[in-house]
Amino acid sequence: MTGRTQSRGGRPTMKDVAAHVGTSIKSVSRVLNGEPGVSADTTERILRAMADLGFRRNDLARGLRQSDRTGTVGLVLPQAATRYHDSLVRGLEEVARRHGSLVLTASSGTAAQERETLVSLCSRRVDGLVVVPAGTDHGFLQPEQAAGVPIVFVDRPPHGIDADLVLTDDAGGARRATSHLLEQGHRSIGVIGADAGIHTVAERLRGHREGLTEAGLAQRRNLLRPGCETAAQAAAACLSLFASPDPPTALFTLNNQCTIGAVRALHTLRRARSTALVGFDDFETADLLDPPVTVVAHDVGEIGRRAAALVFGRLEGTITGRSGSHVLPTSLTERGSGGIPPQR
Amino acid sequence: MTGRTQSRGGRPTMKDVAAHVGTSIKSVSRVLNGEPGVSADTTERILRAMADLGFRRNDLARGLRQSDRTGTVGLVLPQAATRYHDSLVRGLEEVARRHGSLVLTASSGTAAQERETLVSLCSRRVDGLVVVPAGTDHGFLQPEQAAGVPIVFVDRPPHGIDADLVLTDDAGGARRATSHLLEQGHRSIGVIGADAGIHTVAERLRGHREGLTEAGLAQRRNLLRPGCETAAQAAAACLSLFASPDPPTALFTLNNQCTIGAVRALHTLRRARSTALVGFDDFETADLLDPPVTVVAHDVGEIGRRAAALVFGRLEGTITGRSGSHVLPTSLTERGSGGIPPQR
DNA sequence: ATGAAAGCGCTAACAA
DNA sequence: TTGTTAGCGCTTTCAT
Repeated sequence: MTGRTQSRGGRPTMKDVAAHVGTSIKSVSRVLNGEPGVSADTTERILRAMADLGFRRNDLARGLRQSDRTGTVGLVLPQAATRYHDSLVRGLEEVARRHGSLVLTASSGTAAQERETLVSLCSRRVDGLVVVPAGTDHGFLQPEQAAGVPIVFVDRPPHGIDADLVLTDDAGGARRATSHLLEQGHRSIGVIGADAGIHTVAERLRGHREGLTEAGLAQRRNLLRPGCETAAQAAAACLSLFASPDPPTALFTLNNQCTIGAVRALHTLRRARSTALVGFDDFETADLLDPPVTVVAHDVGEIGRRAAALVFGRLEGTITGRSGSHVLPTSLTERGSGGIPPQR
Repeated sequence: MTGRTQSRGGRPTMKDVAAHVGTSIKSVSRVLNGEPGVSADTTERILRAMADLGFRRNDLARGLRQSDRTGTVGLVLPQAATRYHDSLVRGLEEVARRHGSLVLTASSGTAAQERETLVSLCSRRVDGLVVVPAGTDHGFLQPEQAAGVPIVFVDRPPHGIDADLVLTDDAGGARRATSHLLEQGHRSIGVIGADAGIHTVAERLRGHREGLTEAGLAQRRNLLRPGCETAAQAAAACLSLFASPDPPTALFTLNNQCTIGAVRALHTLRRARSTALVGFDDFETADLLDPPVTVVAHDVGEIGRRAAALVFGRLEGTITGRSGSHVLPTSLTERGSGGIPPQR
């Protein structure tokens, strides 16, 4: 007689614990949830049995019964952006932890993978969802929203669903970057960025155009290099810009991968010191490059905290009513590369 | 009459779908799981009802019944290391996706948070677990392991439990880095790293000592700067090394945060071009710094794939028997900073 | 202070 | 082809 009642290979259940102690399953439940009505002696023996058996409550079953909360929030990120989202994860976790919730991060990638991931998380009954959209339609999330799962989109607006939104002032930041370059006297600014179909990219391009217009200039198509998804593609785009008969005297790169690619190309061309550069998004070694890179920075951790605040606000009823958008500001961090004057 | 049977605020269940169609819940289940034995007509109507109602199967309940698999693998990372673990996540996900599993990433931080996170994931019945340990004791995971949850530790060995392990050849890489510097004629190598209590750090220090010993040198205490957890601390440590009466002619930094901090300090001291430097861990802009930074690199994606292979191998019974360790190789990526000769 | 019974949403086993 | 019953591990009544 070992006293072990648990089934083969499986894990001990409350029933096993109860049997082990010789009490009812309800007493075990009471101890587990800190409810009153169990004698000190019984409590003690139950706790001991749980430790001996290596009991761990099955939260799936628990959640099944008290069908309100699972204590988890899902975060879905497109693979591409992972690096940049470190701080976002941290910001979100910081708030979630205070609310006793666990953040489960999963990645999307393609639109299909995103949908699969989101549905999986919903099937696992996360209490809330924070999504950096990868796909183009999110209408399939309507049932969850209707069932009371708060969904917050970050970075770009969703389609097919009306939900809370945390954005960055992409256009404003881009306008600022552009003006900065124009102030140094540049009249020919090359732009390197990802696919213009992406909301952030479109907004940054729009801001850039606004900056040009303000100075009485027009956007020139041959200075535009969209569609760069990797640093390598950005580097190639940069080389092609300078291979043209009328190369730019300055560059504006629309995310940090593009910035890094451009710097790499400029080094190859030995033009790093003579070409002005402003990049959108800060990155860790921006101050160590030669010359140090001026960037449009934004507080990604704050985005995470705001998204979390929205999720838990809705969950706890502090926030009610229609969904809204929150736009967070950017700032220009001048480090040198943006201050280089035009050279012929 | 709207035809809606679902309970207030809750989500539609299979029962609701069945009622809506006027069939039994079992037929709904059959359609959902692609089992045969449902007429085309009924199938059609059930599918329509599911779409109309926005039905989503409750995987918690499903998992409760067929208590074998939940289709999820937990990944727990210490916050500090997030950046470096991008590729790890990707490697793991790549394999998991092929096995139809979703990777849920959560972060640890302190030992207490790590335990909480791990227990939470276990309570949610993940099928397997990949852990980059933060705490010092993992004996509390024994019940899960006994219940058949494969657990793989990455980067450093666990204590209090015997589990599969995927490591990097830290000592070998460090020895190689050290030899490289010695070959340039350096006899005084400053070492900047994180807390020596961390396994990887200890191993890298050991490898460094071996390299020195091989050349007939001894480790000098005053050249050692452990305990640097951030780039800023590493920078300060670097400054202190060069403020000593007998400064080193070369540096060996034990992770990329330390490398970045050291480069920053060397720039401040205008010593970047005259001090040899080899860093452990590669990082994105290493080739863009001045001079380009020589590093000990390793394939982090491969670590993720190996860990995943172990988890699914155990899960599917392809791998059986006692747990084992896997040590992955490193390589020296020479970019310039390591080739600088000693200067007086 | 303690327990028995019902039920959460689903699937497995067995009818019909 | 379809439905009925039982039960996964837990919590929630409601007794005792």
